[in-house]
Amino acid sequence: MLFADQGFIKTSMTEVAKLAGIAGATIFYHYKTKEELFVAVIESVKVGVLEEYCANFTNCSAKYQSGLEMLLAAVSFHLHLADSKKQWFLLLNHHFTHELAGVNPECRRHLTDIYECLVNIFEKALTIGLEDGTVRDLSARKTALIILAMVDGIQQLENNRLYDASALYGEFQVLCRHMIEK
Amino acid sequence: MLFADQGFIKTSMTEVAKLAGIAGATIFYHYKTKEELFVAVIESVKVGVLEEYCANFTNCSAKYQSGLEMLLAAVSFHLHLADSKKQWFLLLNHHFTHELAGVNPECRRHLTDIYECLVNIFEKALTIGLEDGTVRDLSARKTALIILAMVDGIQQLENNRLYDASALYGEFQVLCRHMIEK
DNA sequence: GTACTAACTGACTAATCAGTCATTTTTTGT
DNA sequence: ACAAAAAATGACTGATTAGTCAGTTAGTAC
Repeated sequence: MLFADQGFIKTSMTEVAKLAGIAGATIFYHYKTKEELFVAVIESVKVGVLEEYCANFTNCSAKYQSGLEMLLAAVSFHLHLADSKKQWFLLLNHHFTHELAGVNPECRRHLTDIYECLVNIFEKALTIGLEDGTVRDLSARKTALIILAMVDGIQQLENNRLYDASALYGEFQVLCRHMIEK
Repeated sequence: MLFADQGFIKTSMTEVAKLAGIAGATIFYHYKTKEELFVAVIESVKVGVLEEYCANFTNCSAKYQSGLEMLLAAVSFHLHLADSKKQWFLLLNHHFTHELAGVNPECRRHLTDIYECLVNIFEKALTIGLEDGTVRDLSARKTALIILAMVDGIQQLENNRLYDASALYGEFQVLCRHMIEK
């Protein structure tokens, strides 16, 4: 999506329309304002992310040997998804997206839905790990948030193109393991 | 700075001029283009960041009991600085900044200077830690990059205003310690 | 075929903004 | 005091863009 590559402001509605193969004015028939279009795009990202995660992490406790392994799998999955769906996460990380979320409740809801989905998976894995004894004593919720932030950070580093973040995935997994393993 | 709060595109030169107490056209006497002004702002951030870090982390190996403690202090310092100089890091994390760095060598140099400064401090602390045996066996460079990305991630989480990241600082320190401690 | 609706469009408006320029004000050196 | 240089400015231009609107086309039901 253009919004992801160029940002909201730089992307003109005419440009979006052209890409969709319709006239510039037509887009305003489907979406009253530019902001409404943007929120719709965010919603589609939400649907995409939630689908991906639900498909891979619902009732899946059985799939993993331990909470620890489940957490590491979730981290790895997130990194992988962020690679294959760069645009989704580029869009989510744009400053504008969070700025809009501050004033547009619908946008804010989509964002929290996405983040909650991710945090909950990490948290669940940690909780399981606490029970099965593979994870050291820690606050599952807080640690889940920190891990989310960390993974986002790695992802950002990749987007910034100053360093080759994908070369760090392996080390990152190891560090994550040490971080939470009992 | 307005660029940090509103982003590059949303900020009009007239607006910047007004804030500086001068007429709209005057700014073009000092900076030929908007981009040139932006790069100058980035440079001032670089100077600020480098000053802060040099003041606190040059020839300081003696100050810390171990490489591990030095690394944790550096992490803590970065989080603290990102709090007190929010605008600097907001600006650095804007998508536009990195986009520009892709085509503007001067901008790119400022960014790499900043990142190298941070990575080098983490790397040095880790190297010391490897020598004094407080840090587990790992690649100092790669781990330094990962830690930088992690700290940036925490900072982003704070900027996003969905969660209270400052409540996580304590846990984060503990997790960092476990991550690298021997 | 006809009536009705939904989708679409080109031409337009009003506003914004980066950058120019001729001119004026301020500063500086002597 | 005065000339030259530096700094500042208001008025302007040309380009872009979100959003409007009156009218056209395409689809559907009967």
